[in-house]
Amino acid sequence: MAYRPTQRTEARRTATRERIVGAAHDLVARGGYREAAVAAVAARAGVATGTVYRHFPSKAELLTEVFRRASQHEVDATRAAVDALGPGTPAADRIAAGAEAFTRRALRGRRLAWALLAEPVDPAVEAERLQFRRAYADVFARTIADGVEDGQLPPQDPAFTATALVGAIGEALVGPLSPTTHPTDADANALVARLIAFCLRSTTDQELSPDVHRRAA
Amino acid sequence: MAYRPTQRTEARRTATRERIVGAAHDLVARGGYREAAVAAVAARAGVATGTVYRHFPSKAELLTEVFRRASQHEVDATRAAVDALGPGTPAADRIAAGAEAFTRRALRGRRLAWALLAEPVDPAVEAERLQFRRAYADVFARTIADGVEDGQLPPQDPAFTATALVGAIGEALVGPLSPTTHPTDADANALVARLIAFCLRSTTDQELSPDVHRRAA
DNA sequence: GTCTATACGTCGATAGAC
DNA sequence: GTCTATCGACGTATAGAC
Repeated sequence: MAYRPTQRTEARRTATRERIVGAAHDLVARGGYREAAVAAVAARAGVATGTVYRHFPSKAELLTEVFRRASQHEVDATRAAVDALGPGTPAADRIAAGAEAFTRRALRGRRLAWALLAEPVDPAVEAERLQFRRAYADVFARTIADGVEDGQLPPQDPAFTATALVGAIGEALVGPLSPTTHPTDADANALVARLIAFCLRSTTDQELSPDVHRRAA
Repeated sequence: MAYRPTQRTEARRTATRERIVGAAHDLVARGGYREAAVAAVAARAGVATGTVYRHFPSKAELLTEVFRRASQHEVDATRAAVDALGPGTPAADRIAAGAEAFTRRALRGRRLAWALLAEPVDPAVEAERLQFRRAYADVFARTIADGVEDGQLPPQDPAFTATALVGAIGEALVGPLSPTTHPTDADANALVARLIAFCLRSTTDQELSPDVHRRAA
């Protein structure tokens, strides 16, 4: 009789896969991609090294999945922070809330945030970074667009501003998240304050005089 | 008689090395890292593949050197654009000039700029990216610090603002530089205008009300 | 899942410099 | 005569096609 996967074997297989992803996630969160050697992942998941390759074609694919899940979680959390504020909340407050949530979460889970944001890693994961930057930008872009729509924010291209903000926030976090740095709580608060101020300046302030446009033409 | 390298053989060796680096640079500028296969580099440099490995321990090391040189060139060009303005020039104009020079150069050599800024690549090169982001930030930080010093710009942490600006500019360029995009001249001008406006808003506008700091505390 | 094409890195041989 | 830079084919891994 031919072998056919049953629900039971499927479930076992899925469970093993999840344990592997979970183990890899934990190791990345603990010590970055460097700690996520396939042998270490397998050991933590309670499987043999070869088993990892029965579920993922390569280490890069495994790391990509870990990255994708963790990043999506952060995007969702950022969006939730923005949406948590009631319907009448000013756009500026929403933007500040998103920036603050993102930053505080990153500083709380520094090692994981560093892995997601800046740690040099396989090009396959790098490609995912480009995608998720856009996802973050979409969160801000929607809020900015709403604010422009109802006149709370000055006229601007919401997608552009949002993209620039995401770049600014990310780059500002690279230093503080770097494994060689050890920011205090005061440092963290100062960073959040600066980031919020930066975001609001670049989003809410009035357009500059037309000579900016002349200069660029 | 024992063999000892002479000036002549040294010069030949250096020349070969330079040809290899130059060939790799050209290929990266033409089609990104993907085009820079070792065999292709060797062919363009007029040497055998094995020769490349007599000068570089690995492809990653070769690409790292290419990246480092090209990036340093851009940093220098950006700094030159900032410094080209006379001693009395307002800090805001300097910042705008730096942002514009960087952006226009990137848009002119899109493929190379994409490789330097965003193309997924070996982690060794990625690590260099982190370094050069700081170098770009230093260019802006100095100008901002001068502006704050003499009261042209509102009080702020120059290093922070500069870092955020570099992130913002870089991220805003990712989309337009992407090989799948084909911006027109009008697009390029609009992008430059938006970037300059963004940089000036976030650098020159007055500090926000103290409740921003309350919010972050 | 297999198979092929591509690409990195190595190695023994060779030519030429000292 | 000794040493080294160079060559270019080959081993091996991987990725993409079917």
